[in-house]
Amino acid sequence: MSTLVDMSVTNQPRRRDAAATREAILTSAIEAFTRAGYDGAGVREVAAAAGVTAMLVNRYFGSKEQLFAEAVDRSFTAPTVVGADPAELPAKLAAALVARTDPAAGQLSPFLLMLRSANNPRAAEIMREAIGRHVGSRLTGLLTGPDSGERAELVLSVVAGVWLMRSILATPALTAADPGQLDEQLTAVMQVLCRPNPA
Amino acid sequence: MSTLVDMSVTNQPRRRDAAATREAILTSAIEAFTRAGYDGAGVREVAAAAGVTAMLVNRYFGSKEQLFAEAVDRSFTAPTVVGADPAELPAKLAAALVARTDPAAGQLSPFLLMLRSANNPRAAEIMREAIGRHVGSRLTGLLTGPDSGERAELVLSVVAGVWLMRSILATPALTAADPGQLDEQLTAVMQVLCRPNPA
DNA sequence: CAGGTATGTCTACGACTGTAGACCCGGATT
DNA sequence: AATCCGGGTCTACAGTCGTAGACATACCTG
Repeated sequence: MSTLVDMSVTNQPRRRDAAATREAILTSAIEAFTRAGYDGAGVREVAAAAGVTAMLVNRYFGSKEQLFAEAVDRSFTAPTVVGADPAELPAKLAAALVARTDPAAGQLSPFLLMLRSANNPRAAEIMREAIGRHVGSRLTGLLTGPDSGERAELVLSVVAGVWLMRSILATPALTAADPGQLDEQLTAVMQVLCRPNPA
Repeated sequence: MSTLVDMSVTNQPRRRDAAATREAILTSAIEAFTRAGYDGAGVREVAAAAGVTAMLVNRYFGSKEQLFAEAVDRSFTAPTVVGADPAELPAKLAAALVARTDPAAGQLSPFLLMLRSANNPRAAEIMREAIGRHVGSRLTGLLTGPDSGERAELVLSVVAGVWLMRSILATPALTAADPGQLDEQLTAVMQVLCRPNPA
């Protein structure tokens, strides 16, 4: 392997470009934080994957905490499941959830980032704010009826829980389960949470 | 504060008793791992809270990893919600979940331990085995009909997800939500997952 | 009272962490 | 071609981590 840089296919040390370098660091940070969590990912590790030194990270982002905040914000901005038709929302949510929590799937999701960083109180605070800023409001708008905010966050709870059990813990029954069965169950759950009146 | 020991009301250094000391360490470990997760809790911290030195922890448990394994096992053994009557299971699950995830509640739960340690792959492995050994089989037995294992783990998913969003992230809508409303929604969700046939 | 053993402590090591300050150098401008 | 500044690196520090090995002490047994 190359001794200095290994950020891309070419071993060229990349032309000096502040914006591009910053972007490379941020991308690398999202990957590292998603894989190892806030505490588990080191600044040196993030920097190396971006082809720079650790100090440059702090020069661009101030501190690890601020880097994390930007990484979370970017990760949560990614368009998850925003099906337009409210009637098809439960089915779309369930289908996407089953597909993306497959243990063999490519791992890169704001929910994984959340779950892997939940142990750190400061990281939890940052993520709560990011949820309120992006996902929460967006999902709440798709739900009709009273208590839409509460039900939106319950939907997020179910999504996060399934991601934990199926993708991170890799629990046996959920790992071996038939995707069609899972989809059916989860669609029913989502329908309950998306309907206007609980009665 | 005392400089040497602070494990109890008395400052007496506790009579030498291997079993009692081991128990004190294990109790302290459960508390620390539940509060800070596997990576966040240090061996010295666990030892200090038990009134011993760090090395004694390794002498009794071999390593931090083995200590964690015993702590997880003990925490998951605690009788959670095992209502006898299957018909009342959804309601009891929902009620207990709402009560115990209250942000002001006393924090000590296997689910908190799980969520706060999920970032570490080795810890995840240990917890998966513990789930299969205790909770999984117990809950599966309470469910009737086909795919009871799969549905049992989906119930665990929902519980874990709500615990994350409400207790750890302290999301605004779930924090401010009326407990009665929450109970109603979650009971409906649990009923879906506990019924024999999904259709 | 003497001794031995289980119980607990002390010191230390090597590795890793986030980050502060000094330093270097490529590349467009004048 | 000389200059200058933004983009990057190097060295280092103070701290924490898990744990290995040698050492001290309290308690039960004779």
